[in-house]
Amino acid sequence: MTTPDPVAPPPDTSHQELIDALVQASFATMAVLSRIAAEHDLSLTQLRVLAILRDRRIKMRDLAGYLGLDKSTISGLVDRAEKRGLLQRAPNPADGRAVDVFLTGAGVALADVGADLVARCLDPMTSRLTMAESRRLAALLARAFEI
Amino acid sequence: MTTPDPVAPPPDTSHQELIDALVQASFATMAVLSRIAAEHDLSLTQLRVLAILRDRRIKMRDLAGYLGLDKSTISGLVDRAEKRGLLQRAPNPADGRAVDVFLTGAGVALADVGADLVARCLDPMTSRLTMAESRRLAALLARAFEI
DNA sequence: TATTGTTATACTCTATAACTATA
DNA sequence: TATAGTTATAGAGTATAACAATA
Repeated sequence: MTTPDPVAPPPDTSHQELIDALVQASFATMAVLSRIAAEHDLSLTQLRVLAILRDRRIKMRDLAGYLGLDKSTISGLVDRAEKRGLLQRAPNPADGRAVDVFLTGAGVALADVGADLVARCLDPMTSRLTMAESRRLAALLARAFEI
Repeated sequence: MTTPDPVAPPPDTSHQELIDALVQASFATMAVLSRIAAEHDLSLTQLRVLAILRDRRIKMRDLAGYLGLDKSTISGLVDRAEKRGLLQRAPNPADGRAVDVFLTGAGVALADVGADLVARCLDPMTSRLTMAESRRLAALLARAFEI
């Protein structure tokens, strides 16, 4: 098998060190977020919903877009969160087919607690860096991920 | 409400920019990994199992430890992967209670494909950086997360 | 016709509790 | 007694397909 692969070239392995670090750091970050969510009887997805709706009123369809999930999944997520009193549905005034979702007071309060906890629980990681390093890391991540 | 909170001090907000970047980059990375897994009819957890077992034969209990999941969850995960022919169980020679798990040939092959795909699919992010920046980002992540 | 959302269905993921077998 | 693993159970997350209402 000395002929080159005609379909796809071999992957560039020069960034392998970064890829491993990104994957490991991401899993560690997700573990922190999942633990915070679980401590408040939320799934990671529900915590994301709170974060997304924290300062927005959006359509179900757009919530599905932000989360990258099917609309039927959103119906279930919103059902459960609504039953818990964290958010509400309301008809979209401009489109008779669409349904808006937005946080209740309790939802906003929980979203605030969550954001605060995320900052606290990631502090062991962030505080290992100087402020200059912290800014540099944030800038590199922003450039790599175009955020 | 001018009295300070007696329970916990307010979180240090100086690293907020980094926290936001970390969370967003982590979700983006997880989305890539989830898509790769889904394209091969794997869950993200199953893809992690393949990566963990790629060069190891370990006990069920240790697999639970790596994944941070309950042992009963591992039983189900291993059941399904075993049924698909990706891994095997075998008695642990040193402990009559323990069960080892290890990849089959098909499991190793799929783990290799997965690792290759992860590198390819994160290439849009990594290739936005110079090699010097890539090394610097990897080093900063490694230091923050102690990996 | 296309889009938005819901519902029914099926499967996976996950934890808790109860159990067996071994240390 | 403590540990390793399985099973039963229950609930959440997820997608697909079929459907109703609106654009």
